[in-house]
Amino acid sequence: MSNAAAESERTSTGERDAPSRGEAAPPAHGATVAFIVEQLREDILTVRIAPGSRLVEGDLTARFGVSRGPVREALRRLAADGLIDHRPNRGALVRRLSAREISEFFQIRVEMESLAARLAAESDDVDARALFAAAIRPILADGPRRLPDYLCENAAFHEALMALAGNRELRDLAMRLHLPLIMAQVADILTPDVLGASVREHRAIAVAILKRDAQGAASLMRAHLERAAALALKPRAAGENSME
Amino acid sequence: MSNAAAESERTSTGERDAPSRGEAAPPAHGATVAFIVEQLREDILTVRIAPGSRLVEGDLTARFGVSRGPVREALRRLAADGLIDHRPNRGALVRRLSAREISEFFQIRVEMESLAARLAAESDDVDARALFAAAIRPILADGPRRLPDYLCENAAFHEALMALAGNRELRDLAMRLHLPLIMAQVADILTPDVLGASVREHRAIAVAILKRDAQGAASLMRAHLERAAALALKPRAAGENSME
DNA sequence: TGTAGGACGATTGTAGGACAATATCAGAGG
DNA sequence: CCTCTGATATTGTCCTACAATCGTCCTACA
Repeated sequence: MSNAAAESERTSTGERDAPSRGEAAPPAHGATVAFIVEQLREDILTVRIAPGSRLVEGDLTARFGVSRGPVREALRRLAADGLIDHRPNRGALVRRLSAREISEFFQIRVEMESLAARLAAESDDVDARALFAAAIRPILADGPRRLPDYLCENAAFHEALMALAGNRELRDLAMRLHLPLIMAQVADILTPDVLGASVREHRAIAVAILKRDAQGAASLMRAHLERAAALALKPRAAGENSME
Repeated sequence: MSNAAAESERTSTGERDAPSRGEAAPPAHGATVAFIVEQLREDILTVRIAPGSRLVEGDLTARFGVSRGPVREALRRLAADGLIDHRPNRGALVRRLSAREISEFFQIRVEMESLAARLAAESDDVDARALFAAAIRPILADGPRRLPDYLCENAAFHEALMALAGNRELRDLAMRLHLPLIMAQVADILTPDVLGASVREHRAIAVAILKRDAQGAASLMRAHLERAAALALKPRAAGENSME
């Protein structure tokens, strides 16, 4: 903590942002909460803030130079998204997913994503199909990936898939399945060959979708995620941070 | 959670306006927000507050006799649950589900609930099975239902199902699918025969689960929800409050 | 008369300080 | 060594004030 400072003054009518460092000052009126949420989300998903850490309101007000109101609202929002745990009178902790939770999320995700794959394959929206094709172009490229590239591609793939599927609520709900969080917490198992295999599976799914093979797309997706689940759970089962 | 009463006055510095009517005073410290959320949720789900109504912070502070802080937090929470729409600088509206949204929710729900049915049927947890059997007993009874009874039974059925399925995250996620909200907004189509059919379907699903027939339970559930979706969407498509 | 622009009111967004309630932790006492 | 009690840290809530924004209405001008 203690990196406060950042904001010596931002008051009244004067300009309120001296982006100085670390944290750019929150943008104009009405976006403060969103800004804080975004910053914290970043920090959590990149594990800049470790799972299990406490998020103390006082520290955050100092860090962002805002009052407790927006901070509290931001925390509620993160809690609603499932990124933090909020215990009454005890504050917020960065969520740490147990093996059980990861397993449950994958179980759900299998269904949601294979539904999305089916819907995407069945879509008749030519524009959306074109966008999808464009969005997955990077995935079709061969060659090895670095981890950040892969994470980015992966997110883009799922995003494009959801867009083509055309079910907005499904997209929103899928966000709550914490794929990025899981990724961050099991990043250690993402070895180059695992990445390669995953990319190839994505490619196969994409092809099936473009061929309008709903059945194939759905089952490829199912297989893909079941494999991913097995991977994500294997090392944890053999004893690291699955205590509690 | 002892309810209400308990607190006629709680400030040492002086009584705070004694709202005393309509709403019982919020319970002890730390539960104010939860109390407000619960009240409003009730009001929304029973359509005491019509979909599309504005929820003005000032009105709510007056109604509940609390300050804007808890009210705002309660609104955020309802927004996170999807019960209200929150537009920046413009306040909150009670959410009105469009036909499209209802359709999308059902599409998702089909997958989630049939997954749950499958998991429930496959469960080996004897205690949980016993609890399930007990919970669905009312559903096995014959005879016609009144609407409120049905709604209650229905909620209990889905709850018991989720409990037996044993995937907590699935349970949480299913809550976000707004079944009660949908029910409330299409209550007009729940005629006695529709209710009867629905109860019979529930019964069939329950039997399949108790017989450990995963395949059957899942497909019965799928059929059940697809039928429900068709029903929920039929009258709206033909023009009532689907405008805007 | 019709429209553009500005004044005004209503409401939300945020600040900041105050206090009560609760959890946590450490030290005193058995 | 264990238990109880106090100090401390943190959250939950209230309050007041003000800035920013949205909507509306009203007026001025073409």
